[in-house]
Amino acid sequence: MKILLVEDEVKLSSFVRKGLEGEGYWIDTAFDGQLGLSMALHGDYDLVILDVSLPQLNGFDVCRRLRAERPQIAILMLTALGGIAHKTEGYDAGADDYLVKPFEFQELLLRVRALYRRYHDAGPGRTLCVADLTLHLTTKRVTRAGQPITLTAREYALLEHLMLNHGQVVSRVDIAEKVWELKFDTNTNIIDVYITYLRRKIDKDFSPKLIHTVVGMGYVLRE
Amino acid sequence: MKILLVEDEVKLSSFVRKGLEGEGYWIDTAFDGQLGLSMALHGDYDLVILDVSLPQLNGFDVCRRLRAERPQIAILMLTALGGIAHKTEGYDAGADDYLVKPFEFQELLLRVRALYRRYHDAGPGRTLCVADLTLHLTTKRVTRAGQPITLTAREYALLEHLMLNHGQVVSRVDIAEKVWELKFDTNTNIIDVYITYLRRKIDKDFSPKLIHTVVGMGYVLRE
DNA sequence: ACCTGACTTCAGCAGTTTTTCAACAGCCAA
DNA sequence: TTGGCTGTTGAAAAACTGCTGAAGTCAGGT
Repeated sequence: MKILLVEDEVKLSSFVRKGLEGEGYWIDTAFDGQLGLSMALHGDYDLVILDVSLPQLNGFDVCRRLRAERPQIAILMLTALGGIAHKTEGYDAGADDYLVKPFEFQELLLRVRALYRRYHDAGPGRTLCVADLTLHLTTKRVTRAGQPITLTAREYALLEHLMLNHGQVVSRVDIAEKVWELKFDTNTNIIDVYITYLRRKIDKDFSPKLIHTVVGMGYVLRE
Repeated sequence: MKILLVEDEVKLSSFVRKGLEGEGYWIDTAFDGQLGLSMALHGDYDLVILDVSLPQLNGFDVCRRLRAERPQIAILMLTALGGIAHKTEGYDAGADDYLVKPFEFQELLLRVRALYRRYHDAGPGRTLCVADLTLHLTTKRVTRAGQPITLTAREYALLEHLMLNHGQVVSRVDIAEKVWELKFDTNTNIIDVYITYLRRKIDKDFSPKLIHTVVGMGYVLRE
């Protein structure tokens, strides 16, 4: 799990960094909001720990902009301000959790683990559901209407990506990047082919159909 | 959103119930762990708010068993025990969030909303509205008077641009640049054609008309 | 090392939808 | 009436998508 820590207090930053590294997490740090946002957008982080009061760009603004562009990154806000009003602003900006300074390191660790679990899963097993289609992130098992469905690695990766963004139109470029790690256009129709495969396994014998084409835009998974 | 509240203190239970009902949530209540678990397994709940100390079966056990059988239900634990050790047990049992008593109602509401968001929509979908016309930026869904409207990619791009500037006159040159990425005049009437298409889908069967021509200047979207 | 079967990728065609063009009709003001 | 602007329409062109068969790749078993 890759974590980005955006915190301008050097002492606290290094304390948190050491603690989390000791737990086996991979940490990068930024000391102002501008840099933090830019790193968060370009690096491939699972979690961003974000102080509210930052130079350049405050934590709420970073959070909002980050959330708008990277809905999948978990965001944990840190603040000295413990009032409900501030927490509300934090959650409204799209934070997933909120920790008031000063905090015990164990408390932070707890929340980091909980967020990790919520997003990636470990422990009890997070399941994504769309209609009667379910996908277990840990066991990588997929069922439709209770019947198990076997998918190949690519098929699974594609379906997982669609389910993580269910309801939203996912563009081919996005799929190419996230599922195939293609960074430029290779003039391939591999995505169409895999959509065909998924449809054959997931939609063919069931109803309603869940994979929809949005011509000129991409695909959506929804009822 | 359907919520199950499992709490044996009648006063607290009724306080939470009233508060959440006032916010538009649908609430059922149970007063012991056994009943709570059974209701959670058989009812179709999105969220279970679970006190830790319960008669019959304690909250941690309910949580573990519920998590094992209904991985997709969000679980929020309530407890009087604020220590780290207890929180850890809660999270390890599979809770998604943990709230220590006594708490302010606003705080609870905040967490309920955050959990709802986490489970139901990936990311904060911004919605643009003009009169009874709505456009969801993330899902790219458009409705007029509640009826879904299907648009092609170009039609959508044009409407999005108009809605982002609703109330303002948008010139053809501007549309050509932003929607078609034409940087010079190509002597085409493509914009007029697409305005016709949009009118056919958005204004034809509805009233009031929303797309207006401003002769010599461009188009406006407004009531 | 070789074989085998499963998975992945490529290339091309057919069918459909979208986009564009161009001609014409309508409106209004000079 | 004329000229400038806009609205509408049908048809052609272009783009997009679905699907298939074949080729390429890889890992595991023999």
